[in-house]
Amino acid sequence: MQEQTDPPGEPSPGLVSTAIQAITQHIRSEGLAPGDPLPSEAAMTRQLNVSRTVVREAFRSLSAMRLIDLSAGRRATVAKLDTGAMSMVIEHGITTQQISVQQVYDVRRTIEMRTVALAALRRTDQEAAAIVQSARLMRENFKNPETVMEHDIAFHEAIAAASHNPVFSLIVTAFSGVTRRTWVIGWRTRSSDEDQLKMIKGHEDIADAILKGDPRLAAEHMAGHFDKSVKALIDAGIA
Amino acid sequence: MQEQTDPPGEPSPGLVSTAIQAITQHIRSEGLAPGDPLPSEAAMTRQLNVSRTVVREAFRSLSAMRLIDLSAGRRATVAKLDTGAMSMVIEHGITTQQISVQQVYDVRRTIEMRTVALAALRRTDQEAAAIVQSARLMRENFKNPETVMEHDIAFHEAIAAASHNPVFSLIVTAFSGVTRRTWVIGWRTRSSDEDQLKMIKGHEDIADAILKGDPRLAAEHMAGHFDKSVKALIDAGIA
DNA sequence: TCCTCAAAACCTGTATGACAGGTTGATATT
DNA sequence: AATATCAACCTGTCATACAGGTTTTGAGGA
Repeated sequence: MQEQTDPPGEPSPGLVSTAIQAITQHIRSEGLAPGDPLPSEAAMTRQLNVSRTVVREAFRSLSAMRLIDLSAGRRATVAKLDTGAMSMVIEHGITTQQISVQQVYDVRRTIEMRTVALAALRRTDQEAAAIVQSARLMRENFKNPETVMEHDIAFHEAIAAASHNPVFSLIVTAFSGVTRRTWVIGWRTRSSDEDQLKMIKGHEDIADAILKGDPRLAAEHMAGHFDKSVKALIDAGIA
Repeated sequence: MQEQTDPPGEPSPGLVSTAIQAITQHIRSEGLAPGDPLPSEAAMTRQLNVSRTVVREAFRSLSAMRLIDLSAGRRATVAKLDTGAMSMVIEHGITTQQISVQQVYDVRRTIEMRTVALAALRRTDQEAAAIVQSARLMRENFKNPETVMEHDIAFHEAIAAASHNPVFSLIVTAFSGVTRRTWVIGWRTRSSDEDQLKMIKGHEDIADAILKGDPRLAAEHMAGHFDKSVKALIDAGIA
């Protein structure tokens, strides 16, 4: 096969990259929305005049970035916005020591000062309830660090969701993986029950401010929360 | 082959995902740094007891996210932090209308208010020079929109770099693709030379503040810059 | 006519083998 | 000892095969 339809223009960055571009281009030009089906591998194979191997690797790559969803027997579909790829990139940066946990926290602080303010202004009653609920569950389970952590993460993600800007949600959620790996360290530096409950109180203050719709107060509490968290990490020797 | 070494624990999310995890796990457990080589496909094939097909698709996926670098004949290597995957995610969100340009600008504003302040505090002389240089090139080429845009983008990326937090750089750079697609729209709403030069002046003000090491002033100018940019986009009907 | 259900057609997941061409290191020649 | 050449290894791509899923279709029965 290979009847070379390629115009001898580019220095060919590999057939797979070309296929990836062709697929994303297809999504764009057809104006596909999440859930819409893509051409089958066989169709792509014919259209691009390459082997199924190449097309498959392209589909698989897009699936790894969560731009499309694959499932056996079914055609690939356009995916909803997902944080998968971003999380991987951040985690990669951390494990290869190209970025530090503290740097991530600085970015989180910057972003969440904003999400919390937006949440105070834009939250629906349901979103406010979810945020308050997460804070309450932190207190109720405060003897079980694992559970507290999960509600802590859910708390921050709920605030991001209430900002009504999915890009914020995307970024905040991408950082959750890092949080899962470092959270317990910060928790341990709060050795007494009193310290731990104080930290939970911080979350409740944030939730209250959002409930009251006071963006300035919410941002203030959030800043305090991050300052204490970062201090805890530094005390624990996380640079 | 397939001597099923798999313990019947998980519901098997597919061999490729497993392979991807094995590779990232390898990077983590071996403490690999950017540039370090990974096992060959053949080695991975033996270790995981799967076909080369599966291993290849895993490598290819990681390469698509720019976590590893592939090149013919050579073994795969751990990649430096790269914005490739994030850009793809953002672009996907835009083209599938899951996020709006304005939402991206709101995030950019939030982040760049911080990067510009950090840049004012932390920039090296060389970094300051690069920032000033970009602003100057905007003015010198102001008759050529394409060129102005590229220097504009370089300007913001240089500021992010001067923040000395690679996570900020990552995010700002990921947004550059969106900027490339919308920049000219904002430019056109500034119909007169005077308006266009005023916008360039805004960049010079930011550069000056960074040069002077005044974070508050720098942030103020950055806020003004974004407010005008967003207004221009809204005037042009970009919701 | 309409419903049910089973077979056919289509699709993806994985395995295998083959070969071209790039890269690297060892060997042999000078 | 420097260099040239070749062998071994590696990735890129292709072709084929088959095992399961999924959707479509159409035949037969209500």
